Amino acid sequence: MEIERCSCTVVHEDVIEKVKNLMPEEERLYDVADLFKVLGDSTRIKIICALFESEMCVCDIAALLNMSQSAVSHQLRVLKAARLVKFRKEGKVVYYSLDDEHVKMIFDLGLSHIGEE
Amino acid sequence: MEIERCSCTVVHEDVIEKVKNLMPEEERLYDVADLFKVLGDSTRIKIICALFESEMCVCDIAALLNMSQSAVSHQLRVLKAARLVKFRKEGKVVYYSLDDEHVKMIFDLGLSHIGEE
DNA sequence: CTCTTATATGAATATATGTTCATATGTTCA
DNA sequence: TGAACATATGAACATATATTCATATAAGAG
Repeated sequence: MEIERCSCTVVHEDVIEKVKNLMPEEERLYDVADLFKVLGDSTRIKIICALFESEMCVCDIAALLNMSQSAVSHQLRVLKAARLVKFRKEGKVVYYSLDDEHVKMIFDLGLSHIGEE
Repeated sequence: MEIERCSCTVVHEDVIEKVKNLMPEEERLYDVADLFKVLGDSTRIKIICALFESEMCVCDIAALLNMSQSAVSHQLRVLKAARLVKFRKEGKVVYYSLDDEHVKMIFDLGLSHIGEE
């Protein structure tokens, strides 16, 4: 499905050309958006935020957030797919922890942004 | 609607209590998630990424992204609500630019995360 | 082996959200 | 004033997604 071009006449062709050349590859932009999409859910943000402090098993997270085990497990799957968390098994229990150095910084910058009232 | 607590017995009460005390207020977590939700859309990421390079009018952005003026305008509204972009009017034309120092850093950290293959 | 328990997962459902379409608003220019 | 145009916006629609429910998997205990 091809979308036709905006019909405006004030298009600044030079600016568009310049910006087009400077922007990252489209695929990378999709990947970045997907990363933020993962961070853009309150349940997942809570999980990440909890894991800043300590590794936790699924049950602990469910209890902490007052959510069902299933819901937590589904979200951990998403976080795992985004390579944001890792896990280790100890018998039946699975302990999750953060798998990234950037997330804490990203989170803190996010807090900074909303903090400046 | 109250969700009942996870029935697991291996809950590490001490860990949960500790983490609960260390976590930011719930409202702030919702706000952070909302911020990342705004960043978690490829159209909006593209707009932000374009504005890193230059201020642009709505028509320019629409032409650059090959999207309808309406769709771009709707997304600019979301970005504006999140205080990520600002605008200045010059006659009929509205020029948008970034309204935050953190976004560039957040974006770059996001790129770093997906970059480490 | 069988029961219990911790976790994972598939399907269904309800809700959120991005784009389109039609139209409104506001500005310039004749 | 009226036409042309850049932008904004509301409603509708289609799609994405988070949670629930039921159930599967896997590991330890008896």
